[in-house]
Amino acid sequence: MAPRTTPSLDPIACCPPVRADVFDDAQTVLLANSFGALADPVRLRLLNYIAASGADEVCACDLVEPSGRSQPTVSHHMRILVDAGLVERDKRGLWVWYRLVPSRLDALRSVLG
Amino acid sequence: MAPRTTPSLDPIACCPPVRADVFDDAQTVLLANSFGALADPVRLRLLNYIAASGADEVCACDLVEPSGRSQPTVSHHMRILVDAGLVERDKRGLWVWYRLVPSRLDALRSVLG
DNA sequence: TCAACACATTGATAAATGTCGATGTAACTA
DNA sequence: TAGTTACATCGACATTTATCAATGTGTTGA
Repeated sequence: MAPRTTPSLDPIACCPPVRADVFDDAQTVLLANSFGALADPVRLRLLNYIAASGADEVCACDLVEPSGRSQPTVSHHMRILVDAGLVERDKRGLWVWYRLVPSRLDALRSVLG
Repeated sequence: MAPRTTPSLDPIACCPPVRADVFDDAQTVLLANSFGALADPVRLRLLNYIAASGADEVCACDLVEPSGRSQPTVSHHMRILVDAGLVERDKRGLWVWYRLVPSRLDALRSVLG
């Protein structure tokens, strides 16, 4: 016997999380990639460190020590964050400065609500 | 010469994303794990499918075909979503019903803003 | 009691990921 | 021009992950 299958739509249902509309394939892969950028403790700490700095830019040289990882590893993680569009990189002279991209973070947030 | 290091805090700075307060280690690992549950296209589709169904519960038997994956693979992904606390499992008779956990999704959302 | 069904678990495998030491590259400085 | 510095890239390795076929488990109904 078949189960009571997916109940009929409630036309008044309001704003269920993870979006009521259906994602297309490209959108889904892109979103998964963005969340993947957040799916590592080191990267979350890096993002959090930038956000908590109170500044809108943080020098790469200030990220290595608090992350507890080697310089190449931090560079690797920052590249993933930049590629995901969550962070912008700005090289000035010898130093690289990173800043958050609030619009991208907002976009991800809106997917969850 | 040292770079102009992280600028001084702006006391009026309002609501930077990724939380202005600093995460502790356990919190960070937990968050990374939760985002990891969202970091796969198949799982995003599964979540999206439940959300877009308009119902608050969806039968596991209705998830296999639209996911394009085998039954064991869907079971595996749903387990990851349940373990992350994003979805609740309810077995009734032969069938398993899944529903979203909005509070957990809200919690993740709040981390991004 | 037993067959059928829905879902979970296991075992295996290929692919992706995090990590670091070594090295490369570009920019400043003397 | 040569040396130094900041960051990126490479190569290697161990770990994790996604996937499916085969099998296990528990529930229903005859």
